[in-house]
Amino acid sequence: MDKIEELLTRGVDKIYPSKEALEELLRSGKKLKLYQGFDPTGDKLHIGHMVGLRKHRQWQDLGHEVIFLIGDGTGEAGDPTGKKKTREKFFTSEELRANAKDYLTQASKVVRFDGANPIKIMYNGEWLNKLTKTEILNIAEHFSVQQLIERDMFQERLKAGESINLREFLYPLLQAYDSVVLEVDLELGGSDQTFNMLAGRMLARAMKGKEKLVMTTPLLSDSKGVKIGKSENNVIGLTDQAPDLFGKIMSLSDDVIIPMFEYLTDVPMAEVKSFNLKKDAMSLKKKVAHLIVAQLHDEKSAQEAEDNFSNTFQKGKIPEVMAELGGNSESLMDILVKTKSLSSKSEYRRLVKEGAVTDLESDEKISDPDFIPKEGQSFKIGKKTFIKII
RNA sequence: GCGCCGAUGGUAGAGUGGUCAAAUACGACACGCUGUAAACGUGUUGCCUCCGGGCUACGUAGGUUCGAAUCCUACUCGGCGCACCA
Repeated sequence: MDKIEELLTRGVDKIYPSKEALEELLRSGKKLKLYQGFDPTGDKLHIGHMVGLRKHRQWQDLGHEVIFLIGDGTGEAGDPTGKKKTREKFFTSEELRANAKDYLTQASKVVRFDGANPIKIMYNGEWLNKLTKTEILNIAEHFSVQQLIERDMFQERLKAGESINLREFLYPLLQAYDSVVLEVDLELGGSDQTFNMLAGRMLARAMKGKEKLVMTTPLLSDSKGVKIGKSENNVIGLTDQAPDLFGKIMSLSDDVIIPMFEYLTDVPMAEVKSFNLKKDAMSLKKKVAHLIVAQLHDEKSAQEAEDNFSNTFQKGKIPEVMAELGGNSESLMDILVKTKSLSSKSEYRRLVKEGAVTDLESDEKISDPDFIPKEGQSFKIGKKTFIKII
């Protein structure tokens, strides 16, 4: 499989209008200009974003002109994609700008903003915030209500009597206009963005006579269709600490092991196909976790994280590194609540009652809620949290 | 503008004067079994507690009542319908 074939197939969901069309373009040696937009709505970039960012990186490494577009303009409109209800909170341009900075730091774990052929950073607020009434109307002219309302999500809302706010309804127009301004040859995005991206394809042709292709990347989700990496309490952030990252990946469903190999590592596809998931699920998952951590940190951290994982969770040893909390002969309950390790005393009482708090030295469960720990003692709370009193 | 309807815990969604910190489901957490997977079982899931109980919560502000998530008034937000086409 050569680089172009890999670019076109690995970690790719669909290509519009067709894979062949794009392949022909690439084989001709033409350097393309492409972009992917990210609305900085505050959520951290997570492992799901990594699929697209890696694709970004591939394009970059092949010498194409790649733009990382910060959607501070589109973000204000509020992307309705995947939303069952009208968004209640819309972001202000100030909030969006502030979030954008974090995005770049996080994205830089995967893509290069410096060196040879660096990725360009642009902000669509630059042009979207300056649109005049006439320009907006000229854009709107190219869309019909029927086209926009056709989307499943809107149909569902209509059926359910949920509102469709005009503000979010217009979102695709703004995103589409990015393609017009940037005059890109291709847009890259998650498969959930297909509609918005195709709106851009249509608009670029209508307003500029430009043929913009679209490449979508698959969403990382398990067999139940639950998206991986951003469930509320367990966001797998790109900037998470190595041991944490490793652990979170290990707790993912087996269903995503193979997809992770395909989308998030460079292990040759032939090898990925030879994996026996049933037999080696555990070791494969460790391997993929290791490879991902190594990308986001480095090989050494990945090895340490893996060792730490094996020792702690497989051999039952006490982990070498754990959160250190200061206590001045206060009760364990007070220390944990004070340091925000737990959200309330009630929660701690519950955990004690459930036998979830263990003294690591004696390996005995704490049963007295008012227990006062000594300096140097360490404890396990629940399955995953380890703390040491200093 | 007029009319009708709605607003409940992380989510969905019951509850229409006391037995309501609020059914149920999902989610989350813990324990057990395990591979920090899945499936399954059990329990927990507002805050504080001297474990007796106390406090705060059902859009916001008032009111009625011994007692309100439940009734009344005003307000805010939202949905639907009518008004145009006739």
